[in-house]
Amino acid sequence: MATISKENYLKAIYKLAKGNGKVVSSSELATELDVSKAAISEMAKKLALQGYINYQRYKGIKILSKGKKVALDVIRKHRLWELFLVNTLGLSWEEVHSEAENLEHSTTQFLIDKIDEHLDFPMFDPHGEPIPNKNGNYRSIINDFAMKECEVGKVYKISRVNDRNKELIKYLTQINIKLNKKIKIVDKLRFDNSIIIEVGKSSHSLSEKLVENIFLTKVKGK
Amino acid sequence: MATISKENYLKAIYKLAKGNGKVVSSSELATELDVSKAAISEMAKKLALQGYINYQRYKGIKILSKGKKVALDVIRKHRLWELFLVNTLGLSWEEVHSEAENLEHSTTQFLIDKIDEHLDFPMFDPHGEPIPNKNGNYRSIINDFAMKECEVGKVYKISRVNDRNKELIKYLTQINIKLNKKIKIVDKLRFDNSIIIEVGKSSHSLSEKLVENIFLTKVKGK
DNA sequence: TTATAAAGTTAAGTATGCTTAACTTAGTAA
DNA sequence: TTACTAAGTTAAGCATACTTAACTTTATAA
Repeated sequence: MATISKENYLKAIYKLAKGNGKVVSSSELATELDVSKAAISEMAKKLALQGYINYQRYKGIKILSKGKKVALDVIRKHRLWELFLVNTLGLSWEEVHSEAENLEHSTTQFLIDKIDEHLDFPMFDPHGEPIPNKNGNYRSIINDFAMKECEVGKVYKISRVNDRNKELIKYLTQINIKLNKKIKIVDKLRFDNSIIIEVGKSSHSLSEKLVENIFLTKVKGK
Repeated sequence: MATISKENYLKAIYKLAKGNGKVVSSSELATELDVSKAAISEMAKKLALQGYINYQRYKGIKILSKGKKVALDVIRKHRLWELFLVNTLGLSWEEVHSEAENLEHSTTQFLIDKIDEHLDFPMFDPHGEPIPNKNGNYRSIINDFAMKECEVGKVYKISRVNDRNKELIKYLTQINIKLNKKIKIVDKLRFDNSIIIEVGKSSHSLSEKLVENIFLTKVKGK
């Protein structure tokens, strides 16, 4: 079995490869995991030896099906825990990421399947991320795009939010933005890449950093 | 913060000392944790250095208040998880020990307090073990005794069962024994230390090994 | 009192997973 | 084509937590 560290490496590699077979560099992985590049080289050798990834010195990392399986398993656990903590224990959506980050490595297949069943096999976690099923297949196709691609004057739905930034999510809650909430794009400012939106009757300016963490879907006929 | 390993050492020391200041030997601790005696000597030095225990070479281990605090915290997490898994997810009482054994080390103070609240501050876990509160105080006095102390002809209530033996608990369920169930002692056999009991209309023979894992309370007027 | 067995410790070695420092390779700008 | 910089690797070292083997201490029975 993969250790906690290996699970985190594979999760990060999978994330950086964006689900497809993209090659991941040592540098970006080091940044993602907040470890030295030396640690990456070392771990890459081990993961390759154990058949989780393809790795050639100076050529980057490609995840293999064995590694993908582990990554999706951990992602599944993470997202089911997040939803469970929100739905069953009433935690708020900004509180659950860090808790799930711990629990995902301490949960058996048996237990996570029980949680999945308890939640009635949900499709999305509290931040709009799709939840893989038992076999590592996503239960839905995400058809959203980065907020910076939006057009002024149009109305969109918030489909997904990056769960890693607690402060960001807290702020969104404060200005009354939830998942699936409709927002209108009032303006896009070129000089700082901020976006002015309208939510209900109030308008807000979202900084570039904020915008980078938000994803939208189109609303029919708008 | 204490590592997972240290948490397990302190939990085991606390358990073997039976909650009081009893000195724990390296051998019994090694047996309990299933590691070599050498590992105990090494770890004892570190735990002593960090103020969790009192340790003098060849003289055994005494837990200190700092260590007791960690032990009770882990025990609290373990027992609350057990009850939560039974009550909320519907796992059976023999399934929860091993799950809780993992989760207890991956749970923040914040989360366990939420679980405690969700369960309405319970007094006992599914095996009859008392649950420490936030401050490490037990919420009830356990007034039970080992089953081998029982008297023939009397009626008792099952108050507590060792959660570590899955097979044992499964068997008890099979013969319709639950927590708080009344049983009558029919006979105690000297040659193998087994005990014959009556549950409802059927009678069963419990082996010595089984008996060692069961605790009873007196039933008024019987 | 002493021999001896049981209990406990130390030392050396292993595996994991990290660090910094020194070095190598790859890619790019002049 | 070279010189330089960024990216990546290796080597040495550290902390944790374990092992086995050799040794020491303690307790006890003759």
